[in-house]
Amino acid sequence: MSYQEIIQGLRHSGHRITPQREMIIDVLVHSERHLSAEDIYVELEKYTNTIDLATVYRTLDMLWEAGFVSCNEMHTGKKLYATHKHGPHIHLICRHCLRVLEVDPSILDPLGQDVLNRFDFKADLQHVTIFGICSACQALL
Amino acid sequence: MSYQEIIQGLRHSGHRITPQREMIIDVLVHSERHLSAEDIYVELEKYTNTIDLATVYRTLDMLWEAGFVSCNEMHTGKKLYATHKHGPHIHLICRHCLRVLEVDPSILDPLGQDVLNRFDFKADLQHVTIFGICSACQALL
DNA sequence: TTTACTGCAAATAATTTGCAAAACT
DNA sequence: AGTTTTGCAAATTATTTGCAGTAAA
Repeated sequence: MSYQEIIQGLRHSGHRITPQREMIIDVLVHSERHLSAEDIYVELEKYTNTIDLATVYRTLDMLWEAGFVSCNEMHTGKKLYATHKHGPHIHLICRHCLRVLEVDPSILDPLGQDVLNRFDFKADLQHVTIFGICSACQALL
Repeated sequence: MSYQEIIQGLRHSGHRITPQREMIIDVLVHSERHLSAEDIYVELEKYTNTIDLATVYRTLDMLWEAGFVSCNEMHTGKKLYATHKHGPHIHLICRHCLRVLEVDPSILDPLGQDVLNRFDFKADLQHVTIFGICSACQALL
């Protein structure tokens, strides 16, 4: 989903477009990584001082609820957000070393279909998080 | 996984068995629901005053890392823990109304095999969380 | 008897909230 | 004009940590 598509989508769903929201979406769309509210705030501070951390939180929450970004909680106590633009993937997180492996999510397609058929539930399968033990840590244990 | 199996497993992996740990495991094993650290603390307070919230946190973290319980973050800002005893399932969480639907996880079996083959990653598929939009909220939006 | 675990209290870290002012539509 | 959204500051909530004492193995 591109910057323009998100802006259009927000307009369409009756949300207002503010400079703050534009900046936050811009940072998200151009990031290679998943970002926390703090990450985005720090990034924007470099260029402007006209944004507040609370606004970043409120905007991210709104974007997530409206389906424009995904949110992952990686057992670090903070939420990480990303747009869907840089390709969907599964996060495999090792519960021992906490390292994250990113994996192609096509294997989840049947699951998406299944819950749609059975429960009429539209799953976001862009960024799913799954815990487990990685290869290296299995050797240690 | 039963109470006894967890206790044995902990012994086997060199962890000490303390009354506090026994009580926490007992509460987890006998619960129908997923519990937060606070939930467990409150439950134990009814019967004893010899347990500290910090101990509950430390024990849950240890149990999770060692693979005896699963941990889910349901976008509520708190972590919820459960043993595997009352049957594995997928949490489908509606990002609009935040209601949780529990679904049979057998559809994830191929995924577990796949990541094991390709990355030697042992996934915990007992309690996976997936966000999306539920049937009722789709109608509203 | 060694080392892990606990309680206590204080600290931290992430996120939320109330409210008046500002700014979208 | 009317309603959202923002900034600010303070509050809240969940979780973590240091340390000295206690108790498993």
